[in-house]
Amino acid sequence: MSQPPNLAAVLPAAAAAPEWIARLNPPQREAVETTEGPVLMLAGAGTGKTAALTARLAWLVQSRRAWPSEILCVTFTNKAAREMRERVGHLIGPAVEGMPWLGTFHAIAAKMLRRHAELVGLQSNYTIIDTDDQLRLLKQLIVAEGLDEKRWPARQLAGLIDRWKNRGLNPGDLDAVENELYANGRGQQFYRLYQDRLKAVNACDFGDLLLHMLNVLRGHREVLDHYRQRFRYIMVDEYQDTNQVQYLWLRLLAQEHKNICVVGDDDQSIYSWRGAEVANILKFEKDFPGARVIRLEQNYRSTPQILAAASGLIGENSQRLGKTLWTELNHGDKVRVIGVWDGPEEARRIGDEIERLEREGAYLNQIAILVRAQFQTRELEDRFIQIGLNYKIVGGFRFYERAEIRDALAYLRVIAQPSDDLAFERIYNTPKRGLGDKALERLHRHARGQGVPLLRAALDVCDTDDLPARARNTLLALVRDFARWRESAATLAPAELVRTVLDESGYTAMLQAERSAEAAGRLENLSELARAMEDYETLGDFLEHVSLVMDNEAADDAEKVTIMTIHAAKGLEFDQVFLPGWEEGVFPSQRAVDEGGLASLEEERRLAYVAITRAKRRCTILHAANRRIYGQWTSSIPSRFIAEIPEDHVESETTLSGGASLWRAQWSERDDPFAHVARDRPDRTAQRGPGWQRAAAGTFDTTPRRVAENTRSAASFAAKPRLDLAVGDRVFHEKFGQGTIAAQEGNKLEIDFDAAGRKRVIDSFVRRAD
DNA sequence: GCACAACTTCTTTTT
DNA sequence: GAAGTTGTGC
Repeated sequence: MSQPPNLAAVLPAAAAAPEWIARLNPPQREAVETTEGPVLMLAGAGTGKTAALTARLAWLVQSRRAWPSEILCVTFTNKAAREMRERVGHLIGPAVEGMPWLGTFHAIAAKMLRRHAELVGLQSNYTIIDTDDQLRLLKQLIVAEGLDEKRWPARQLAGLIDRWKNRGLNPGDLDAVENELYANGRGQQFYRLYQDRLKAVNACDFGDLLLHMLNVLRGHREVLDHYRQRFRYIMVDEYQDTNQVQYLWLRLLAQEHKNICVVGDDDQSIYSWRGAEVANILKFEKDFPGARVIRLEQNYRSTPQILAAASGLIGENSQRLGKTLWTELNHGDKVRVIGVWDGPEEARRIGDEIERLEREGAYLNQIAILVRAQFQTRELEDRFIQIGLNYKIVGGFRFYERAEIRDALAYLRVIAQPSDDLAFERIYNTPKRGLGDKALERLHRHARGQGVPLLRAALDVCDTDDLPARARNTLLALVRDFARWRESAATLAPAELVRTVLDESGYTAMLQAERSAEAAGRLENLSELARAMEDYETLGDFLEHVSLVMDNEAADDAEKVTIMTIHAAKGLEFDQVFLPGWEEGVFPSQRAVDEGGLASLEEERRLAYVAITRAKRRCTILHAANRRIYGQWTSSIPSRFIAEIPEDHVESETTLSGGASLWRAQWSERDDPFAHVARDRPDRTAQRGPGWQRAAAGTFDTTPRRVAENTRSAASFAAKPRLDLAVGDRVFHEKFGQGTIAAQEGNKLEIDFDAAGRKRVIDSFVRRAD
């Protein structure tokens, strides 16, 4: 809906404060009513900061201090933006529907940059590339410059560039130290190469959205002035998670009216790895002199037990502003800590608990399992499928990150933007058309020589005899296909277009030919994509949406348990929260302990704090003595965070009979296929007790024990044939099942498998069938 | 150019 | 344990 011509006409009289302000507690009300000047809202977990922020936004509009289009309101996630839009709508009706500047930093930056693209050397229809494209591009550059990709991984370079961008640094701004960080002093060179390449294909990455826009604001006074005047009020949610560029942005924009209100909680700063600087919130008062500081400390979410547990834990951190949360809620249950034998038992236990809760009448929607890292979801998922428990995994493999979806999008991107070389490369041989590296190399050479995009180069090369006739024909057909689809795009709805393209390109046929369950799923995803596209008028609209809003939250009202990472859970709440994997090495993560020093350990602790404070009524922490990590059994000790929760608010239990004293591993060689490894190395044997006692005593050795190492070195030994096998013997192979040996040559066997046919296999992968 | 098997490496966390 | 990379044989 477009903005109403006269706001006053559609809003109720603005005289008295509405009842939704009267309902707030005093500090909240103060935050809402202090509309002028800088405001810092320090809001602890569960203190109703979203309610305050929403009310403030609504009040600004309703009291006619500003038009919706004059308020810049930045949230951390798309979800939060959606929610706020909705809630403001509830308060003051549809007048806000036009709020154009409510969104994430990235979404807002992208929108601005469309208008000013030419100022940074882009066209306004630039593409936003994802990490996949980014890595491919960097890899190309690295290889082209003759660097060893193993020694200087693209990932590392991507990480560095990201960090620089988060800090607002352009290639020219790097100092010698930064420059040294990649390929012996070639950091700057590669950063610059990458930026040039992006411009050449009219694209930018996530970091660019903010950095380019910062460059525009810095370098073009008239643009800066325009936005400064426009944004009479600025509001920022999750301020503790803003990074340097975002900070610089805000500082520039807020200078005119100085009506900036930021909300945050230093104890919930968990994104420093993405460049977030807690310092931003700590120095707000310095940046904006005369700022009103308002503390929200009444917690409406959790029981006193949960609150006390979380507060005690976070109290171990040294770097914090400090605050005292309190609540009027009733006592509640202590935080439960459950020790189990291994990962699968942990999953089983959680499943059992949830089933019990369900029988007691709990809503599955009010139960969440929060994990430190994605890989932990797997065991839970396995178990829940087995017992038929409804669950959903939030985050994780996101819809738009699936290969088939990316392929489809790549087709669409080339149609929308023929100079999108990255997209073209992705699909020019998918489905297989017999075009390989050789042909691509030719195209690249021509493209570089002539300064044209690959698609154009393809057309040109087809006029020469640079390529074999076969490749030429396929290539020409592909180029023509794109020309045709491009024409259709003008008339066809996006959803229709994608169906046409998938059919005509042979992509659908490729999947149909595969006839596997997986392929069927992919086809299903592609129709889902087409369905999602029906909401968009133009291809451009859709592509913009996809690159900025990677989540595809299908409206699903079914009762489900939620599984997600703690990061993803920030800002959410649940009656029942399960926190598995509280072991040294998992949580806190090994990386954090090894690399980041105290700062990074404290961030882990804040993460633990966020996790516990998601719980409204009950919080259950679990830790396992043994877990498979990277496919290897590893034994571990309980997380130090468990010991840091004040004893009075915890009740512990272990499922091992005999309690904690029996925690020492009691493997037999039958249970433990790697026992011989330990036996051969006495030093390891000593380490095999997971150290429950050490943990209890508070002395932590934080290195998880590798129970087994070198388990698959067999194949790399000398190629002597195995004497226990001969032609005609029946054998078993993990992947191919039963078979008969047809030939033996050194350590290589040729085997006729009953199900899989004839294969060549290394003998160490095979055992005698009985 | 492609398919297949073996080998290597790896995991935080997200816009 | 999976995904990606390398090496080999058609």
